[in-house]
Amino acid sequence: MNKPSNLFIYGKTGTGKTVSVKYTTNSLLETAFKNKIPLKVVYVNCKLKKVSDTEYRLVAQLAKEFGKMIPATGLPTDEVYKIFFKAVDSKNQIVILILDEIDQLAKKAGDAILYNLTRINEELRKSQLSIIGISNDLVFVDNLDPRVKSSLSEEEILFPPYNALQIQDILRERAKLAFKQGVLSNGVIEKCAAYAAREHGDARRALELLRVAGEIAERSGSQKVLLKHIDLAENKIERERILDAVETQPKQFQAVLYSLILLSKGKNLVFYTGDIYDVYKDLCDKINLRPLTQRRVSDIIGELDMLGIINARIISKGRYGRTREITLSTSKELTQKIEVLLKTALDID
DNA sequence: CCTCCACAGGAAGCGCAGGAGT
DNA sequence: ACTCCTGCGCTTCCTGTGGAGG
Repeated sequence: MNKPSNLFIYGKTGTGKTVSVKYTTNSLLETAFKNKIPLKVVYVNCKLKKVSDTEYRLVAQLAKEFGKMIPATGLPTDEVYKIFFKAVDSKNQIVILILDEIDQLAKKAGDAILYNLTRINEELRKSQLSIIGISNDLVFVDNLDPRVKSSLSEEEILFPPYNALQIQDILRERAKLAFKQGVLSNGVIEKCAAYAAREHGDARRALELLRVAGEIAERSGSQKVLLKHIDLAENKIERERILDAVETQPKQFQAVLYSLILLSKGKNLVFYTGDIYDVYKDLCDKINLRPLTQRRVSDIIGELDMLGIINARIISKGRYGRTREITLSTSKELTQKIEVLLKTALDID
């Protein structure tokens, strides 16, 4: 029983990394089962908030996969490590640990975790542990602690992004199963692929786009999926993403966003952090919300920017200081919908 | 060339929630 | 009941800075 190498996989989103790994490990599990080799595969997505985006939660999640329940908080971290370690080493087995979106984890919680994990392997007596790291960030591995780097990337695989032609192939495969022949009008596949290729070759996006376009065509009573349905689909996907994001934000985030919407009713379209903060403070007064400091609001603006709800970029107004230049990134209709949504959420009027 | 604005954004740390052990 | 641990949102205090106006 040779110790399997650690493996590092990187490539942009939607290039099939996760699917490939899952497929491979599944067939590995089958072979192992046939030959009575004790193999366990654990898959963890490090990006999922509230599950495993900190050291404690990751290890707790891992332990959970081995049937050990760990509370969300309360234990010292090294205690959790011990529980996990014991669970792995409790019997003869090979364990494959898949850490998806590992770059997110290291960015948020530091690479000490990865070092600890790779070291566990050396201390295991009975079992063997092999780590598969999946990263969307291509340069991520270069910024790692050299010790982690050498042990984690014993083997490396790069998934290049799909180009438009490859996405077309994928879409055609899927279209055969999902659509009756001739339903897709000319150029629909090509257009979907082109959209997705522009988004760094994300095949998942392309498939979703095609699916939603199909739904829209069906609902509008069209016999065929037309090019315009793709535009509508892209619009719809984006709109729903934003509305969903807005609705699930905490109250303070919603208040900051609402302040920006209030400002945008004037004739200006571009605002600065200070403008928003002033309006925000007034708003807090009105709706009985404890105002946060400008420092915090500044972070919130940054996070709203990350969500794509607003655009914020740092500019310098020379003598008049350095600040963020902020605009709404949504269309008029969408902004109105958001406004209505926020009014209910914040209990205004 | 220097100054100085209006913030950006890093660092430390606080208070709370929630859980374990004793 | 009490101590010890963690995560999380937040405050406080701080240093850094691009470029218009002097």
